[in-house]
Amino acid sequence: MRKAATIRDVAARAGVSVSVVSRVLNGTGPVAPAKRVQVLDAIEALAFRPRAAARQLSQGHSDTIGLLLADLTNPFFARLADRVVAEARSRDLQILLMTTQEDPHLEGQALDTLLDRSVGGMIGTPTGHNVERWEKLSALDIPVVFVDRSIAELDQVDVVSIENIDSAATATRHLLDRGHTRIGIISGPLDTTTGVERVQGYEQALRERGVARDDRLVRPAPFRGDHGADVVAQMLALPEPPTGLVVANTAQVRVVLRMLSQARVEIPDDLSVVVFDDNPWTELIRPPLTAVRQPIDMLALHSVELVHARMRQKLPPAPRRVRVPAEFLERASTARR
Amino acid sequence: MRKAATIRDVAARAGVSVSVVSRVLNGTGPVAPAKRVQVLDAIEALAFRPRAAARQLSQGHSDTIGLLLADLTNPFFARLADRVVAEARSRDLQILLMTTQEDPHLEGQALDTLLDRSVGGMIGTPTGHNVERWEKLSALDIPVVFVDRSIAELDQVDVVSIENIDSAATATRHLLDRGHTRIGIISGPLDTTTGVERVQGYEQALRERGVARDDRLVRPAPFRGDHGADVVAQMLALPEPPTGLVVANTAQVRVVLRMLSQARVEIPDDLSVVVFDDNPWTELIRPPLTAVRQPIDMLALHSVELVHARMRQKLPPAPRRVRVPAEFLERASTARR
DNA sequence: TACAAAACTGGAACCGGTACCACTCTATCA
DNA sequence: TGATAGAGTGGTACCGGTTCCAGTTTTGTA
Repeated sequence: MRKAATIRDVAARAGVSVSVVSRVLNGTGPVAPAKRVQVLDAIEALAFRPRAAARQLSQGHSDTIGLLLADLTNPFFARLADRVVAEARSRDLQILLMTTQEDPHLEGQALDTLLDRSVGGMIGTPTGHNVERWEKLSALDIPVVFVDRSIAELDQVDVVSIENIDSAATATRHLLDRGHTRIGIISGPLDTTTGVERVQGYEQALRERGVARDDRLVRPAPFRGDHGADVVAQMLALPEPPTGLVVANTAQVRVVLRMLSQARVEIPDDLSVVVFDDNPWTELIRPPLTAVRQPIDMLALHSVELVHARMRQKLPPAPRRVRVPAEFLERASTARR
Repeated sequence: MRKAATIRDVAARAGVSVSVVSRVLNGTGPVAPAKRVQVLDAIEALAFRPRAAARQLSQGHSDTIGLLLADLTNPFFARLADRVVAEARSRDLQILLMTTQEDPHLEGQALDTLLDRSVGGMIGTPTGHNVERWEKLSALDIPVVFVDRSIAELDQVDVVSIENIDSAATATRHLLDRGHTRIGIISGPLDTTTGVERVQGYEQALRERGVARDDRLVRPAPFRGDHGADVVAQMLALPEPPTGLVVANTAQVRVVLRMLSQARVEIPDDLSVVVFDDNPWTELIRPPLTAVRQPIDMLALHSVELVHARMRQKLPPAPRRVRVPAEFLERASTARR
């Protein structure tokens, strides 16, 4: 097996210097039309492909984006990854994939690795910890975009997410409109922005209608594990159990539904349920679920677009906060009380 | 912002040569204990992290594995990606993610890119095309492992998959045992190994029981699109429609179920259904689905282990074919005829 | 026709590691 | 006591691109 051709082989074959070949490759300087053709022919003939590592070494940065997601087992993140990969390809960017499994320690390791690779940019769903390391990435001029969630302390970082407050308020109003006043909400952890904001939206809707907030009906659950199921069970065991439920923690939707099914809680007769995130399986569940659909393709599009623009320094330094509206889908899991 | 430290900075600070630092870093040669400590201290003090690109350039290969999956929207591949990422991390390998969307053209582009990046290895679910490019990777001594599916012509490539024939035979026998003789099967395209093998298993089970094969009940469907639904509809419109159905095409399970639900076909009363691949949502569907569960963690483990071993040239050249057994889960979607 | 500006070209340093090789210094053994 | 193996060390070429800069040619304009 012959060794792969290098830029010097191409230069020799085309009868020009490596500088010219490089300029043809990148369009970074003038090249006479005739020589350009010779170079292109030589590239073709030798099947030359520039080594990414060499370019990266001399330029100091790469066209690879680190994608740090919580958990690919969650269909929301899986579909997000799918779209991000597609958007990246259309911009000739590569995706280095890592997962945190919602574990700050793993997240820390992943961030270190990403630094070594001198990725050109980062898209991530932060666990909420490792603030110093995220800061360090930014300090090294590596563009970072948070998607879905963010970290409040890091207000210099770009964020792309859905309108969490509005969406939660809409979901809650939907239940209020149907006569429910005892409405439970399972949110993400309150040290994540999605957790906090969705609870805010919920509270806002209650306030609008003059319904008092009951602490026992507002419960966060971690993203990992089955804790959400326990929390719902506790709510249902209250003297005055809720008749409506908002599951605002995407990762807990499945376990909550499983628990309700096992406990023979009839939806929507015993309990009206709205879930966050609509995935292709929700419509196969009986009854089909009323859901807040997150526009995943928009989240992916904006995230990639944003890192890409920052990588090319096409954007003023001020941090961007992109908020895309989510769609509310009424199906059969919610009913008049 | 100060520039990041290089190996020469470390050498200077520790009062040694770069060779010594490199040896400390990689354990590639002897270093006096005292100097080792000095070097380690300097690394610590300067927060030095070796640049991956530089190492890759001089070594000619990288510790990055290209992961080329069909489609992250399919929970099977998403969970596979999740496990592959985890296995890779525990071996200090990185994952460069790409998707083919089942499109040979996109797959071709992705393979080209992977070549440029001089990835150290590849794990992929081939579309069945681009044979020359896969061969080229192998010819360049880049270890390739096919997972889930493979390409028959490329018999020199390692493969990790489930026991497709057995699994399909088991699923079919399960229906035969319950008195079904008109059994339909929706397989993957017949130019994929999973498609062919699962049909073989189906036929084998029929033969064992002396049931004649009816061509109209053996239908492949592409992985993309909703074609599987049409095919099932056609089967059900036959003069003698099937009473049992094996959906052996993971990607079509969802659309088939949706169609059955819309057509008000009662499962299992009108039709007993066995599906390939069990994902966390299948048990939430009414009725819970009888399924062939693919041991995704094993598929991931073996794939990564295999590329890793090949990357370190720890394996004899003969191609490995790892076949892991799949589990059969009886639930409520199949019943006696 | 003369001369400045623009287009074009190639040499070579550089990015940050790895690894080969030559050399020094001990320790061991006959 | 001298030969010798082997640990320990540093110098430096090399990997394959990019880019700066100085030098040459072409073009445009007065």
